[in-house]
Amino acid sequence: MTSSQPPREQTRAALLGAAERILIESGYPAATTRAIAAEANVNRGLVHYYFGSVDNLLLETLKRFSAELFERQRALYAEDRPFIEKWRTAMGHLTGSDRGSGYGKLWLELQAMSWNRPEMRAYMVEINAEWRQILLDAFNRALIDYDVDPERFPAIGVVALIMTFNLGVQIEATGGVSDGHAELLQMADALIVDLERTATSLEVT
Amino acid sequence: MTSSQPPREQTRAALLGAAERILIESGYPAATTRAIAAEANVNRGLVHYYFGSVDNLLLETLKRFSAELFERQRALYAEDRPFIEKWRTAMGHLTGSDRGSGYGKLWLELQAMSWNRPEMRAYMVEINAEWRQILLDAFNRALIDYDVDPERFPAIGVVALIMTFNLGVQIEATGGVSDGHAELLQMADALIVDLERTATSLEVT
DNA sequence: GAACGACTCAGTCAATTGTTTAATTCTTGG
DNA sequence: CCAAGAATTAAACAATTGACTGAGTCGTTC
Repeated sequence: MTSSQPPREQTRAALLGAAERILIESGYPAATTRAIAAEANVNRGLVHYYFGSVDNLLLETLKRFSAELFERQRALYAEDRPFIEKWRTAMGHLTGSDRGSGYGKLWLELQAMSWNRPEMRAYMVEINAEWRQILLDAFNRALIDYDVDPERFPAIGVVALIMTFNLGVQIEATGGVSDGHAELLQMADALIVDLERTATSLEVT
Repeated sequence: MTSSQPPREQTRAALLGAAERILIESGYPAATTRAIAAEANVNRGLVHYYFGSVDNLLLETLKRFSAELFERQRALYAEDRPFIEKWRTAMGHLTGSDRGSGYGKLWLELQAMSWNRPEMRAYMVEINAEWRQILLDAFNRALIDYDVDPERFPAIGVVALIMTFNLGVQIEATGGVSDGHAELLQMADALIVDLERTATSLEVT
């Protein structure tokens, strides 16, 4: 509600924010022009005035949110800190309640929505590719540092494992299931710690 | 189209089958009374006659499909075959095109649908628990046979890893992404083969 | 063959949807 | 101060939705 910015940006942002909240609370079929406008305390017509259509508003929502996620991811792995710390931060985001929770739900609703919308689906593929590239760079270095056999554990396979199990954890959590999640994350953490120890001792030798 | 069974079961089955097809091809918001009835070549009113409501028809679709999946899973792990073979069969189902493909998509649509429907959501939690229990039994034995340290890799954590990465692979595949999936499955396969070899040699010793 | 119950059908209902339109208010530069 | 353009509003549009109704059909059973 910063009255400093022009009304244009203010209303646009209000609509995008409202769309996010509705996706989180009620799922994408509930994201109608009327529901979004009401949630944003804004007139119905403005949805079309600013975005042309509901579909476009939702695509814009996806773009805004993914850009945000993406930037954070990039920044995280660009930092000059031990890999284990970056890993822990990333995993913290997975279970944590960033942005007042609903984070994962929003992402999954956008994902599910894109399954049946060609334009959104194509955009999702792009996002996935960029995301995977960031992880690939990070893990390529980490796997070398940790002296992991690239034949047995190629970076691309490891990254696929990370990405898929993260997605699965989010889905299960959204569905109200979290059995074994803590143990899983603990396993991964211990594994990395071990790799680090082994690599360090080798270095000393 | 077996005309031998009574019309009741025939029409019911036709509606359930039509619902599945629509979920796979167009997503759950497209599963309307009219669309389903048309796909089943059946009158609109019959949806309510047999199922009471669309929501109930979809819940019934979930029950039928999950029971099917569930039974196959149970049968697979109950067989008396080497673990690696069971694993390969299970992973084959993941990427394979059982039931003329669309298998994974149907499951994901049902999953996404349940996120915002309390009744369906509760049922999903039950299914997940049963499913997890089957895997838990199978992996408990396998991990012992393979002499895996239960402190480092508790069965519950391993099962959570399997379930979540499987879900993630399905989602990515449904979204049109399969980068690293082959490598990931190859990694897992090789790992199990290694465990098997180590355990066997130990046994000989 | 009549009566019964299971089943099927077309038609209708209010409610909700996305979008468009025209009128109105607000803002702002000259 | 006041016109021009941007922003907002209310009203209306056709289309689609889930659900219900009552009449009709069919096979089975007395």
